[in-house]
Formats: sequence, C-alpha cells, structure tokens
Amino acid sequence: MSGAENRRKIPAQPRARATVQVVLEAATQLLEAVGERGFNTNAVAERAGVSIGTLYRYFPDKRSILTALARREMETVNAATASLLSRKKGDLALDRAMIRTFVHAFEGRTRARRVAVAALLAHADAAELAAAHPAANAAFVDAEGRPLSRVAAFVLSRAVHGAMRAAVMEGADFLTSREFEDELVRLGRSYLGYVTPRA
Amino acid sequence: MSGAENRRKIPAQPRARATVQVVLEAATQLLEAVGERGFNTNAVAERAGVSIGTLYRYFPDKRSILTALARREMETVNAATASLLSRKKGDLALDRAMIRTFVHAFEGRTRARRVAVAALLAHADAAELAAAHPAANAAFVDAEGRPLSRVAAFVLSRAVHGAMRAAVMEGADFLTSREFEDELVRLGRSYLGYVTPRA
Amino acid sequence: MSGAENRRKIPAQPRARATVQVVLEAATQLLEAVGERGFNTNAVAERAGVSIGTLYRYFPDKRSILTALARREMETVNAATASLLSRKKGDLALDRAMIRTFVHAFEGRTRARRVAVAALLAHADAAELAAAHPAANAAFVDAEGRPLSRVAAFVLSRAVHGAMRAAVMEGADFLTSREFEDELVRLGRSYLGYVTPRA
Amino acid sequence: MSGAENRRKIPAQPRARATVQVVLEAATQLLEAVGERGFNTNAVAERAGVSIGTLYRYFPDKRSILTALARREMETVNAATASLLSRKKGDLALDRAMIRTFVHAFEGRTRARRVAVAALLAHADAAELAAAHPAANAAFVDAEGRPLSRVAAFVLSRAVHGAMRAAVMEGADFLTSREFEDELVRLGRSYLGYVTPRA
DNA sequence: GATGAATGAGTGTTCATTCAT
DNA sequence: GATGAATGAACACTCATTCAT
Repeated sequence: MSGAENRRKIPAQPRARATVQVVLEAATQLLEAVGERGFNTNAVAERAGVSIGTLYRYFPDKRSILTALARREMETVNAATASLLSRKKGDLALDRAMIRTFVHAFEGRTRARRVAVAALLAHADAAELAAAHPAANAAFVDAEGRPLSRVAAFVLSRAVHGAMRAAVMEGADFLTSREFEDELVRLGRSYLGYVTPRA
Repeated sequence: MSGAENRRKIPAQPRARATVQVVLEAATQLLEAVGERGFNTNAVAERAGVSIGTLYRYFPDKRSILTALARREMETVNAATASLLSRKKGDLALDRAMIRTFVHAFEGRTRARRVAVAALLAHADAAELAAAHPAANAAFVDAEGRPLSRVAAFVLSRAVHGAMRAAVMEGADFLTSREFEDELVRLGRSYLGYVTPRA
Repeated sequence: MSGAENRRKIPAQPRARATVQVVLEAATQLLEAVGERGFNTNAVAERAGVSIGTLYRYFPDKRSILTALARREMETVNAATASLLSRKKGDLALDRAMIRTFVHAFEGRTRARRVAVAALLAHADAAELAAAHPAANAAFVDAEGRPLSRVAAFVLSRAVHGAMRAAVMEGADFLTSREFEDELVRLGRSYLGYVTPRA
Repeated sequence: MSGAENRRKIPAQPRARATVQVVLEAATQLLEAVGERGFNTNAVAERAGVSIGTLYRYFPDKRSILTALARREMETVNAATASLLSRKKGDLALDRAMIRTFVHAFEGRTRARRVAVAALLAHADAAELAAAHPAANAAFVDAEGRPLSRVAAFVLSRAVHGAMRAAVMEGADFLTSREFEDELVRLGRSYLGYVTPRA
C-alpha cells in the first residue's frame, strides 16, 4: 500500500515541476497576448491545459503566479549581471558578450516581463525584492583587486540593471547597438576604477 | 458679457486643478493605507470628498489615477536627477545636497509610490515611459566639458535613477547613509571622467 | 411688466416647439447612429445643441423622448393606414399609392423607429397604445357600403399594420415589390367583401 | 471509464436546461412584478435561486435573457398561428378552438411579454426577427387547395399575428369575445378565398 | 429661462477561489 | 490527486436628474 503510494510519489515530483512550468509558460503567453487586463487564473489554467483546481494546487493564489514569473526573470537577469560585473580588467570582449546575452534575454515577451516585474514591485515587501537580487551578494572587485563594499556593490549592480531595464522598457532604439554596449561597459569599468578614455 | 463668461470659466480652471490634486492626494493616502487590493475608485472618491461622478469627470478610468500619481512622482525624481547630473566639476557639496533631497523625496509613502510606479510599468507603452524621463534630454557634459551623447546621457540618468530606486524599493538600510551618497556621487563622476580615488 | 412678459411668451411658443423638434431630430439621429445602448439624455442634448437643463425643461424624463418619437411615427403610419382603408371599391390605383407612401415612410431610420416603438410597447400602458391608433376610429365601410363594426375595424387596421410592420422589421426583400402591394390590397379588400380573384 | 464520464455529462445536460428554465421563469415573474425598471441580473439570479455567476454561465448578458424570453413567447404564438392558418375549409369549430388557445396563451404575464418582445424588437437584427417567425414557412393553401406564395403566406401570418397582438397589447375589452374570434376567422378565411358572409 | 457641473444610486459583469464529485 | 461547476463578493463605471449660478 505505502509501497504503491511511494511508487506514485517519486515520479510525481517531476510531474509537479512540469505542471508548474506549464502553468508559468501559459501565464507568460497569456500576458504577452492580452496584457494584465485579460490575465485571469481560469484563462491561465485553460491555456496550460490543466484544470483550475490543479492550478490552485500548485499556486496558492493569482499573485503567486506573477511573482514566480518575476522571480524567474530576475534570476536570469541577475545571473547575467553578476557575470558581467565580475569580469576581470581588460576582458572587454567578454563584457560585450555578457551584455549581448543580457539584452537578448530581455528581448521578446517584453509585455509579460513588464507586468510580472510590476506585480512584484507593487506587492512585494522589501525583503522579497532584496532576495530577488542575489547579484548584490556577488563579490565584485575593483581595478586594484580590492573587494567592493556592500554599498558599492549594490550601487553598481542596480545601476547597470537599471540602465538596461530602462532601455528595454522604454523601447530604446539603440538597445542592441554597439554604442549602448560601450556605454554600459564604461559605466561599470569607470566605477571600478578603470580609466577608459571616451571615444 | 464676456465678463459673465469669464466669471465662470476662470475660477473653473483652478477648481478643476484643485479637484485633481485632492483626488491624487486621496489616492496616495488610500494606497498607503490599504495597498492596491483595497484601492478602488469609490473609496478614492469618498476619501477625496467628491462624488464618484466628479472623479470620473477628471479621470477617464481607474488606471489614469495611478498613472497620474506615477507621473507626478517621476517628475519630482527627474527634476532631482537632472540637477544632480548637471552639477559642475568639483561641486561635491552640491551633489550631496541633491542626493539628500532626492532620498528624502523618496522617503515616506513608499507603498503608494511603489504601486503607482508599478502600474505605469505594467501598462504604459514605451513612449509613455520615455516621456516620463525628460531627464535624458538634459544636456550633460563630461569632465572635459564635452556634451554627452544621447546614449551616454540615457545610461547615466537611468543608472543613477535605478540605484536610488532600488535602495528605496528594497528598503536598504543604508538609504540615508553618507556612504550611499558617496557611491552615488562616484557613480556619476567616474562615468563623466572625473577621477575620484576610492576611500 | 406683464406686457413685456407677454411679448416674450408669444414668440416663445414657436421657439419651444422648435426646441422640441430639434431634440426629437437629434434623438432620432442618435438612435440611428448608436442604437439604444448609446442613447442617453446628455448625448441627445449635445447633438441637439441645447443644454441638458433645457432638454429637461421640455421633456420630463428620458422615456418621454422615446415616447414622443414613437407617437410621431405612429401618427404618420396611422394617417397612411386610415387613408388606405377608407378607399372606395375599385380604387386600386389609389390603394397602391397609399401602400407605397406607407412603405416609403417606413424606410430609413429603421433603427430609430424600432427602438422608439419598442420603448412604447415596453412601457406604455394599454390606454396609451390604443390612443396611438386613431386609425381604429376611422369609419370603414365594407363592399356593400355598410360601416364596419368596432371590432372589425380594429382587426382590419391592426392586420394591415401588422403585416407592413413585420415586413419592415424583418427586412423582407419584397418590401417594395409589386407582389407585396398586391397582397396587402387583397388582404384589405377580401376582408371587406370584395371578391378579388387570386392571380 | 466511459461510464464515469457519462455519469457527469449526461445528467449535466438536463440540469443545464433546468437552470435555463428556472432563470427564465424568474425573469418572467420579475418583469411581471416590477417592469423593466427593476429588472436586473442580480434580482433575476436571486429570484431564480442561483448565484449571479451561474446565471452568467447560461446567459452571456442581460439582453440575452430578454431575448430568450421573447423567443419562447414567439414560438408559442407561432405554433398557434401556424395551426390556425393551416385549418381546412369549413373547419370553423377548430379555428375557434385555436383562437381561444391563442388568446389564452396571450393572457397573463402581459407585462413580461411586452417587455421581452419590445427588447427583441429594439435590439434584434432583421435576421433574428425573421427567424422568430417560422410560421411563415408553413405551407398554407387557399380555398382551392393551391399553396400560397411566399409573400402571401407572410402577409397572412403577420396580419393575424398583428391583430391578436394588438388586442392583447392595447388591452382590448373584446379580447375574449366571440365577435373577435369571428373577425379573426373571417380575416384568414376571406384572404384564402373562402366566401363567408358578414353577420 | 438657460446652463452644465455635480451628484450618487444603481447595475452589469468579472473572476479568484472553493469543494463536491 | 484532478476536475470544473458553482459561488458571490467586489467594483468600475454610467447616466438620469438636479440646482446653483
């Protein structure tokens, strides 16, 4: 009996994970398609191909779907930011690659991302937001190899993040341009004490 | 004759403006008090002391109240950012004053601000967001007096803005600290080519 | 004083009538343009070029506008019906002319007419409806010159009216056809005792 | 397996039908009790003993309730009309029975019927109205057994319908009288070519 | 007699959530 | 553990009507 139960439970874990993924994907698509106005749990469940009851088994309420979405976004973005900022001096080619990765990660699904992040912003408490920024925990070092203070790391990571986010959100025409890349690189490097002459 | 017409029209303008202000203030209070969940047009009207019909005379729909709120915030913030970034070389004392002003403007009503800005983020189209950032149009000059390119100005203003916004949103303990001020100053100055040795 | 008042009152009558006409015309246009959904007193007043207050001076409430509209329609229609039914034997050409008049009176502004008549139907009490059918009072005579009974006159006028109304409301393709004319004529004449062989 | 599926689906159909009936009955009662003014979806749901959400599962909007009501009325009436008009020559007793049935069907719930039919009239497009008159499709034959043309069938059915409707709507005192019956019979029979001498 | 800003009761409709099956 | 019909609280928004000017 308990054996039979176990036999079902162990494979159930991956299935649960799969359900969560399916729901999040459906939520993203729906958000992209209709915006926040048409975003409701019944529609998400339908698009995900699960019943509304099942959806509620994995997400306690509507907001938690948006929150999960936002957290997923944040994680991607943070990974990129962290990599970018921990580059060594002179590693310009790599910096550029990072930025490109980042920008591409940002492209597409803008609407969904926007709504999800906004939901997090609107409802999350400070702790929740801070937790979404693990990048700040990364150990940055300046041009002389000294580790950055907590505050400096915070400023740098949020600054870079803020500039990129704004470019995406405002639909900046230079989003994928070389010049934008250059300026982002300069922002980080100058702050870290590298002297990079302006073009 | 025209006097009769004036008698009604001229006082109407300020009254309309006053109504708008009263509604926005009520909206802010309500948002602060109950968050987005309890934020509804009837409650806003009641708190503002106007009828719901009058509220709808000045705001076409619920979202427009949040949008107006957000725009008002943005304007304050942008003014501060612009001043900060257009400081002359060496004017460190002034830079600090600006930052302090900015941070103080940010303090309080965090919840209301958060929701309002999130609403703008979630629903606004790119153009609307860009319009909310007139700071980017400001003429920044670098350490050698050369004007910044459009892209550089964008990066700088959004970076500073992003760092401050994050500190507020995440409830950073160092928000009003001297160190945070210093790092923000350094962020701007180093990008503009001023060499400021780390502490 | 009273002289002055009179001087204003006497020309005021036509102006009042004019206002009523303007409002009714505006109501018709609006109904035609947007249907019952968008039909509201403010829109009517605006389209009529009078203030909402003035509109309410001439019409006690919204319904009365529709009622007036419907009554105007009915009157036109009744006049035509009465003429049609009081034709003498053999006056086929005239009958046809009447029907044509009737049908043309019916064409155009179908939507407005529909809504107005429906409003009357929905809200009017029996007496009001009966009053809208003065045709029933007309003295019809049968093929032998004998006056129709009250009931017979009722049946005949409502029957003809009903057939025409249905053709208009259902958008019958034969509305303006010769055949439809023929059948309407036959309906009346056969009931009145004229023997008209079928085609 | 399929049994389990059936167990839920088959009983669901009748329940759905039952819900629809309950709602329509409640709507009729409400309309009868308070007229169109007090007719709102919440009140209908309450009287029907279903939740407002359930009501909206079966009726997409308020209008559709009135439309369904009207269609139901129309169907009853049409059935009666069709029967009446398809009577054979000389079957006077049967004709009378039909008319009586019809008139009784019309009695009571006048207010509800009135509003419902008016709603259909006001909002329905031509096709919808035509569809509500299947009687016109019935194959009528004249006194000599020849089938009526499409136009003639239309005129006859709408004429009879119109006369009866008017008698009900206008609250005619002779509604249930023998004389009214006689005149309706005469209307149909004379049109079909039966020679029925006036009383 | 005209105006039109203000009013606020009223209502259609949505949708997060539950729970019997 | 899944289902999805049912629930009903909640709310945005409309618009007939009034009345101070």
